[in-house]
Amino acid sequence: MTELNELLLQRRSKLTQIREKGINPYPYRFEATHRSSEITGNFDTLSESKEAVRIAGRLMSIRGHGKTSFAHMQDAAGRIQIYLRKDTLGEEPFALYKLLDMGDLIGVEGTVFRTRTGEITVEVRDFEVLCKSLRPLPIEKERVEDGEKVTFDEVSGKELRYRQRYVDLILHPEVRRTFERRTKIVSAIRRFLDERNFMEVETPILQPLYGGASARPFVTHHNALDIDLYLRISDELYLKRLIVGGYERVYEFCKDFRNEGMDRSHNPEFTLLELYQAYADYGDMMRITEEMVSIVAEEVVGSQTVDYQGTEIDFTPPWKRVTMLGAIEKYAGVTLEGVSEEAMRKTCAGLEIEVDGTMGSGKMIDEIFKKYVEPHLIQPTFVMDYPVETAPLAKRHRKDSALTERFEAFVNGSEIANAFSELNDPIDQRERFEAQTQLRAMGDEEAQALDEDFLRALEYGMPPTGGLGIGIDRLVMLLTDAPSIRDVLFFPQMRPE
RNA sequence: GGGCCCGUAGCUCAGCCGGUAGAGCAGCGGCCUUUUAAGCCGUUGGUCGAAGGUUCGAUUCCUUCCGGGCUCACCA
Repeated sequence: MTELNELLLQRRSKLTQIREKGINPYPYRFEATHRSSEITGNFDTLSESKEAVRIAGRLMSIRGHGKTSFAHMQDAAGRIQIYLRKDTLGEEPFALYKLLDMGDLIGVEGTVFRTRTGEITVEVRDFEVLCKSLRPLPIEKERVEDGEKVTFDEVSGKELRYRQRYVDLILHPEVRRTFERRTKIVSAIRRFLDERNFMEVETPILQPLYGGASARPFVTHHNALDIDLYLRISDELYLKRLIVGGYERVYEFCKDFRNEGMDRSHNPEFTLLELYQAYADYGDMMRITEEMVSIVAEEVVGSQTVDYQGTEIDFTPPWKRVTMLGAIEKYAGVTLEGVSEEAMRKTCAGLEIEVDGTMGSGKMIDEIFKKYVEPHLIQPTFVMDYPVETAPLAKRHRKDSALTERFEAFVNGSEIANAFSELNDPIDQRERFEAQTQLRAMGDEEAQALDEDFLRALEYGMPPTGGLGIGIDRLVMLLTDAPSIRDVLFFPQMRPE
């Protein structure tokens, strides 16, 4: 497996030859004067002044012509062609150049000109090896046909692209742009919240109890304390403790870990933005959600309307608001308000939804919703007022105590946000936890654990609070037109090779 | 976990109804001082994902396993 094939041996042999010339193939630094885009952008001045430019980058193509050669270098800003001549370079440097391969990192110095075919090019008068590459880069070629860029032999295998993201990034500028956009989205959100006096905080990733969501956790062990700890599935209970402590607006970009299946929209570790605002309710959270997402889209994409996999999605506020039961009535054609659990079982049977004995009415409503409503929620939609048993941390609805003031925002049939008027009645909270404990005793591994310290905090008094979670990965998918969560994570989880 | 599809050279792929493998690019050698999928001539390179089975003979057929993709289920 570690045996070197011919190509790797050839590169190592070239490495030796470079060393034999007394040249260090892994030197320490290089001072560039320009990035590739700055050369193409300032062509007129640079070509007139004949001023020397220095650029560093990776060799991405080489076309030798005997005593001359053309090549392309790639840096973070783009690509630029370089031109080398034996007569201007000299015998020895030209011989060194012959030992270079695609993928090598070099630094060049030269002057800027335009070739016969019109391409802006650096005529190299001196160059240095900055790093010899010992592994052949997959070769992709492209040509412009009728103004369209046609790529040949494109590395299309997802596996190589996910496992060796570095290769994917070297080869595909559009992949680099996706991740640059991800960073811009996060920055824009941070700016949005900071401007509104939210404070960014950090809370524990290793938690003695996992809470704030319904999911199975990853378990780890702390040796010194000799206790099991959980990688957080949410930071909700910690951020609320901070609200109790007197901070009125906090947020965290929270890396969460859930020990569940993986698919196009699920990775075991993912990023959730959670924010909490004192003296606010879920209505305020709806407004902040639609405002934030539309502003971010405008800043990052340049429009509040984006194309996602062929579907036009319009984030312009206000978003549609429907109640959960209202949406079910509309799309499933059944009325569930005030319906007994028994009657609901019959309804489910009629709707071809499998029901087992452990499912309460909340769970059944959820199932009907998933099957009949979610697929219709393409344009941004707030679904409000979930049954109390599905939201143990949300405050009861001010008009109907069987419901909670909870909403989820759906876009393109998938959830991107979840928010409540937070439950701050410590007695009700304890009862809800106890109901969860019963579910757990019945075998529901995802039921939430009773957190005494959190209850203690609530007993000191938490102001009325609105809380919001936004799935950052899914938002990035929407704003980068990415079909899979793996396309917006640098290093998605894979089975070990 | 179920279904469908895929795994052949560094990369992209071909290989029919079984007879132990081909192309382009890359590499290597040669020619070439404005090319751009550079070109021309020559050439190296493969445990055909792994293990079993059927067969005189398996890249090809069958089984299992490994890895991947899509999809359904599960899952906030």
